[in-house]
Amino acid sequence: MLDRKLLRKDPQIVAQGAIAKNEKIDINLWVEADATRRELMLEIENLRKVRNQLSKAVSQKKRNGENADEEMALSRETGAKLSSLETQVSGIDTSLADMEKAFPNLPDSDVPRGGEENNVVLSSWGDIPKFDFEPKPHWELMENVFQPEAAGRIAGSNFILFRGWAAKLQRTLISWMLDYHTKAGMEEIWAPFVAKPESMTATAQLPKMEDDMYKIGRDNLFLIPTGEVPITNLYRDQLLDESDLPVRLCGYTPCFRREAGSYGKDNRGLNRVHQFEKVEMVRLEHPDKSDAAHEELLKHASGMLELLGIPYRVLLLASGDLSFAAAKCYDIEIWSAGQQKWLEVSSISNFRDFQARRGNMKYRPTGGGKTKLIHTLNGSGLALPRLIISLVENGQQADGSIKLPPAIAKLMGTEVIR
RNA sequence: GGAGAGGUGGCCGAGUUGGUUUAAGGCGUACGCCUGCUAAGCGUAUGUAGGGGUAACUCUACCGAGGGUUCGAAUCCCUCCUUCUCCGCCA
Repeated sequence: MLDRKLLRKDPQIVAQGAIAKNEKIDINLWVEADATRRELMLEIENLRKVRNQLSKAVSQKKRNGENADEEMALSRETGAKLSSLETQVSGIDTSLADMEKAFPNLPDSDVPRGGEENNVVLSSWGDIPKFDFEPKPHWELMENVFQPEAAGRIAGSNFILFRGWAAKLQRTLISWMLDYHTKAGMEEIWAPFVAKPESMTATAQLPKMEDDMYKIGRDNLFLIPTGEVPITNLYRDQLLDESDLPVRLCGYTPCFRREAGSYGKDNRGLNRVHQFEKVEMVRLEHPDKSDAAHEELLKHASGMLELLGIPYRVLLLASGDLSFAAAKCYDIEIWSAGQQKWLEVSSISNFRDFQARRGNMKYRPTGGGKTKLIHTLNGSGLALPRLIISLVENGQQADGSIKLPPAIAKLMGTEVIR
């Protein structure tokens, strides 16, 4: 959520930010409701004051054995007026809260405006591999170990079933990536793969993304669409000391996405599926240091690709391509030799205090003083299916075998998969 | 799933025959004092959010969440969430 003070002071900035993100909001509705609410609250607080005084008087008279009927009658009258006003206010409160939850975070000023076409390629690394034969897509190279028909029989279309070396490769990569993060000082987290609505609201998957998530209605739970949800919510409603910052976490989770309406668009093979595995990095940071942390996460994530020898490029997303909660986001894309295109394998975002305000995540400054909202950031490190696509397609050889990068070959026990 | 016991300010913890507790006390923290060394002691301050005032200040709400009873609710009633103990079931 955004700061109410900002909404009152500069509603137009909020409205422009929403437009830049292609979100439709009616800021004027909010401004009016907020003004009405404050008027009513003034009245309510005065009435409460009167009632408090009357109650005190009743209390004293009764203790002295005096009659307090008059005060009690007055208080009853005050209470009646109060309850009608309070009903009005609680209605306004609900609609204010609903509106605020639907206001997107504002893009940073250095984020290019416009849609996807205005994303900026900031850098790239590695050489795009060349072949003296026609490179195949992964679904051909993995015919025996990636079986979508089997997954379809079990769970429906667009799920993954790996067997043999593909299953092992995925497990190995998860473990290798987690080790890479923990060696850099992150704490590994194993968290629930379901979350309740409050958690989904804190990280801002709700209300906007509800239709894209799997819901377990009977228990009022959602399957997590990303590890960001449980790992960030580890600190929901928590007060940290300034000296606890930064908090650096990582963890493996599956990610469940309904991908409603996305059929037919780049979804062949492993490109887009309903359940994929991901290692996620989460960071809670001091507000003054979140920009530096954002750069650091980007460098850290792309470092993995350099160890694996996978060519990648870094995009700075334009405002219209930013997620609801992000203020700024870098995407890392890796090269898919079999499909001759870039695949998004990591999204690294700074949410500033947007999630912290929703989830009540604060710190107490060293030396005392008012508690302040922390900044949250996260980034994939990395998403498995597309990483596997790239390893397999970029490492393919003329005979259909796949050469593994040394770091992974050691763990897999072979340099070449045949 | 069944039975029982809890959920109070950063932490611990009083307060349940409803009314000077509109939250005692302790710890922690901050500042100061004292003391010949980062020990002990003393003093003062210290929850969150919102409103009003130039300001000293003041008002209101919040005792897991939401409803209810009442002139008045941390305290009584209901629903839900959550933690613990025992039983049942189960990998």
